[in-house]
Amino acid sequence: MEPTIKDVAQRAKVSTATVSRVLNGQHWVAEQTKAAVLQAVQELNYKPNAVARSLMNAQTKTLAILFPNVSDMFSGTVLSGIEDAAHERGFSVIVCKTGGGHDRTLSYLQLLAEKRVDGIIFASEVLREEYSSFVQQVRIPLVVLSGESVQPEIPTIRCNDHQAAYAATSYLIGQGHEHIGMLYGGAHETPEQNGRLTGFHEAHRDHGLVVVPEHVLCLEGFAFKDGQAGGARLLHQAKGLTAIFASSDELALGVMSAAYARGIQVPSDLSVMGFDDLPLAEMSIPPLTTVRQPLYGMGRRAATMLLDHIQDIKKLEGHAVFPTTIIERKSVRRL
Amino acid sequence: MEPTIKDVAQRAKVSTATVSRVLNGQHWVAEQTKAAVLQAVQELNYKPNAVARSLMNAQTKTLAILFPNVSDMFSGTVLSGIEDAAHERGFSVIVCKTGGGHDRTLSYLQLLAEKRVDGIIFASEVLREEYSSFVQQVRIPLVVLSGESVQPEIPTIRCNDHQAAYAATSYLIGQGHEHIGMLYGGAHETPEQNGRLTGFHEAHRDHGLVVVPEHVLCLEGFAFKDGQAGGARLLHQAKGLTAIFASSDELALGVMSAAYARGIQVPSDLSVMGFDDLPLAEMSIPPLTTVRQPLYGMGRRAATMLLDHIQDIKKLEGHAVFPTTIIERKSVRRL
DNA sequence: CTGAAAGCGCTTACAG
DNA sequence: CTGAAAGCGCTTACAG
Repeated sequence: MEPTIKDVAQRAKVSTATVSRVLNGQHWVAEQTKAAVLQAVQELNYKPNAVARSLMNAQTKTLAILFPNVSDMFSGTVLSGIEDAAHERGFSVIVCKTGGGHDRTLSYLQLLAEKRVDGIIFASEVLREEYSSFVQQVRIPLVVLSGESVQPEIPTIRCNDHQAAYAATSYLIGQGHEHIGMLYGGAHETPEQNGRLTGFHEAHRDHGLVVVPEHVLCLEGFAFKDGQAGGARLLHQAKGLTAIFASSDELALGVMSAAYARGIQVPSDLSVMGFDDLPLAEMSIPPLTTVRQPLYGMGRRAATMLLDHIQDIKKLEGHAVFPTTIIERKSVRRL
Repeated sequence: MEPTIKDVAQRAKVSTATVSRVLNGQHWVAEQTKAAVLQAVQELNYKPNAVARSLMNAQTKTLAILFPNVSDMFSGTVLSGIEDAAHERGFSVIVCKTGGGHDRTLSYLQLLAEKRVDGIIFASEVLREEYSSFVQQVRIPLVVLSGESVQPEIPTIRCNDHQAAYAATSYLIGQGHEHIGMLYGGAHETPEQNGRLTGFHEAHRDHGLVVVPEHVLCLEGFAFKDGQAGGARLLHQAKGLTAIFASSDELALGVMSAAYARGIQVPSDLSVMGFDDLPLAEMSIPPLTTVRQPLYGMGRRAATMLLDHIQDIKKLEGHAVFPTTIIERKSVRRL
């Protein structure tokens, strides 16, 4: 069996209370006793049992993150930021893949509640009322990352989608494009809620351009396949397009793939612009011009907000909105 | 405060032992009492405290996975498999990003030991003697995934790299290529240990071809940047190459990017073949011909091996080697 | 500075 | 079928 604090105490000829004190290093302990304890710890190769400790101080030092999917680079980059921030403060992170499924999401929430995680980050799905009330009821701090929270009192980390799409569209228009197609994912929202779509429209309006309804397509998701299918449809039904703005990088790559399949050259025949700036944006040929969301930083921030709250440094509230930048690469041509 | 088992017992007018029994459902409990308990659970909205439970049965129902990096698709796909398998059996998974760093790896191992995780999956790094002896000493079941374990007694999940590279190279040769370059990542191993390299060589030998030393390049890592730099060097120093075999998909995309930058067309001027078959392999232009490793399945298997051991279904031992397949897409041209 | 004791929220023999 | 009691491995007032 693993040695316990009792074994250490015995060997060091002190009480378990003292061992605990030197290990947690708050109270004063005489140098001598301290040394004796440390030596016993060494000799026995004692590792404190964090679960017993958690039971006492009602803190598990673990955060959980819920993703619809975990194998795309979006999740990966966000997770990377979360993980770094958590690790710096001695926390672990549990990742949960909900598949966007209702039941699975709920079953995770139940599990996390039982495991008494100290905080939850809900990423990239709609935070249904049912979820948030569950979490509220078990009193676990919650932050929504880059998804729509229906309730304004729940802290949120995001970019200003509307503004970002406005800037991207204006950029395209500035490059001389007047016939721009749009592909957006988000079957869960109404068009008015979709900032990337409204930004697209407003930019047109402000530049005295009209959006042809057939030029914009609402897709199921944000994945490559969606972009491929959507791109093909758009290329077919909307002749005369000189550019397509896709609301994710994967979608944009899908469009490029669809164009490639029909012998349409990017950017000479068609300009393509993405959204996110995932690592794959610079791997594509031609490298993708896109809107950068600081995903790593957003992940860090989500974790930090939770951690600051847990460690009583700062109240959990407010909405962090991150700035977005246009990354010019090679997929957009100046007309 | 959250209701405890005591509150439930009181309200249902039974002992905590009984509550525990109905919640864990082993012993017989009279239907009546059972109903009363369940109702109390409902009314109080009681959620069992998993940490207290863990303390009793010395099981945390959590697995940990160590990756050097978490934002690439390799990790993402593997993680996806692990997560699914774990979730099906009621386990959670903690992910740790070591950055390949020695100290950070050790600090994670220490943390995981204290948290008493039930199993560890070590992915894609060299399992140093120091790590494995640490883990052995704290008696946490360990599986190495797709990395080199120095010690044969530690269970391992992998593909047969040598055989896969042999097949890939033979495929290229079969397509009429005789001047093939090779890019491999793995500064940590000797060339003889690198199966992908030895397979490349053996295929040449068996086909009566010689490998020109300048045609093969050892890179620091497996990332896009490495491939870009390596590809550029190779294209520069090795004239007359008709194909390049890269030991990862990212590396292959890097090569394609380097080729593109010099106006070399893939596959008409140069064929490129990758390794892994990550999602991005089919997103590239042209879509990448590559060697498929069943990463998702390998992740599942790693978790399942651990879980079977933990739940006493099967002893933890042996090495699972997964089959590899060549996925023909558009980046290789028949000469 | 240090120890005895209670308690965190469960589970599990042991009786009955 | 059910309860009283001990115990899992820690931490933390409370005394001294």
